[in-house]
Amino acid sequence: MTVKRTKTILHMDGDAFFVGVEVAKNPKLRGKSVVTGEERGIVSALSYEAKAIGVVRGMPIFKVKKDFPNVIILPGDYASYVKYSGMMFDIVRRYADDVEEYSIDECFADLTGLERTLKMTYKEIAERIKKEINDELDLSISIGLAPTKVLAKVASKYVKPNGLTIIEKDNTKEFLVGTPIEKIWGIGPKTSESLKIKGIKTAQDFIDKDIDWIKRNYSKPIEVLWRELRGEYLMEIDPNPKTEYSSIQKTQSFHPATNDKVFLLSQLSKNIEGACAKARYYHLIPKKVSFFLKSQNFQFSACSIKLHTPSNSPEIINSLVEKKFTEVYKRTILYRTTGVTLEELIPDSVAQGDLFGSNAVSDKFSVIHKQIDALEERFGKNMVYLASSNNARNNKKKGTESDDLDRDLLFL
DNA sequence: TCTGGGGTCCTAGGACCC
DNA sequence: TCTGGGGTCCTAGGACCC
Repeated sequence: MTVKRTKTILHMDGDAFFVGVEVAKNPKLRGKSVVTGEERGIVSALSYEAKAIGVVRGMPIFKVKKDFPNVIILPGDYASYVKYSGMMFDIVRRYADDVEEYSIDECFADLTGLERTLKMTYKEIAERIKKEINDELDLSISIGLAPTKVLAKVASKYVKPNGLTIIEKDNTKEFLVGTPIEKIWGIGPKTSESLKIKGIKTAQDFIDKDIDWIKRNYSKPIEVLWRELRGEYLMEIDPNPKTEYSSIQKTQSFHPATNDKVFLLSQLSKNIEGACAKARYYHLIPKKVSFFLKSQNFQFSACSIKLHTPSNSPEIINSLVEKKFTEVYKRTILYRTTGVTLEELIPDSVAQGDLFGSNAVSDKFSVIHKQIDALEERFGKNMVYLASSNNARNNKKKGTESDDLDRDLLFL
């Protein structure tokens, strides 16, 4: 049995990242109550000043305007966020080789051993990273150092904003007694409810249970969390950048909820168009498609379809979805959201390869879409769309639609 | 928080095989 | 013949994340 040396894992987390970038772009905003998300109609990110006066994530923009007239409301600028994100991670890479970009404003890095090669303590390395991001990018971040990823996440959240927290193997208790179990990365609402019923309220309560009890009551991922919280390094840093999607999804909610079949189908059609456009942009073709309806009460009903011949033409997918629609639709239910997911994506070069084996993979539509995509590249998006989506497009609220590919915004 | 959009991963259970 | 044990593969759906 090999004894693994204790690791030092860094977790870096942007402070109110989207707003932070807006302030970096325009320093006049510093110290003010600022939110982003105007284009979406709900607050995506908010400055600490906005938070202090009572604005919360997800709050409708109209409510912000009404109740907090002094708050500055900005549309999201995803391109800038991506740019700053990359520059932030590059600064971390000045010190660490193994950096995992976990999300737009978060990364993990393995600092193990750098103490010696850089002749600095781990704390000094973290301080340097913080200072350089501060000085060069005008951004504030929080850092956690710990022997595992899960503990590093606890640490980076422990002091925020602009925090630096170090958790060591023998002082975890200090940090875990005060951490509610639902705050642990990987423990969601379902698991935390189940744990609470069993009397477990804090992360410390959780790791005080013995392993057999955990195994008896929970699944593998929960066991991994238990071990990581006890300082056992299991979740590895994965420095490989995500190259490809394994699924592409488009969903859209609407108000009021409805059981109008034609409307729902047109919503689906619009989502299919969007998802297919994204797939074509990344040269991917799905072998499977699933779609769902979400009811007013947030009940899902879904259906998935295996594509005999993979295709990213919306016409093809549309007609398949239409055929299956009645399997998920009930006249008596009012729906609030429709969505479609393209799954089992393969590069279109591979799909083209299949062409020679069996019957035609590329349908007559794929040629047309190539040309439309090229046109839209020159003259702008949403120039051309399917008649079947028309209903959905005319019904959309004015001016809410922005660049499709740039709209994968998160809450931060 | 009467709740937005886009992802990933795991698991239970059925189908099928020997 | 009336029934054992074990394996793989696939799928739907749950749970979680930012």
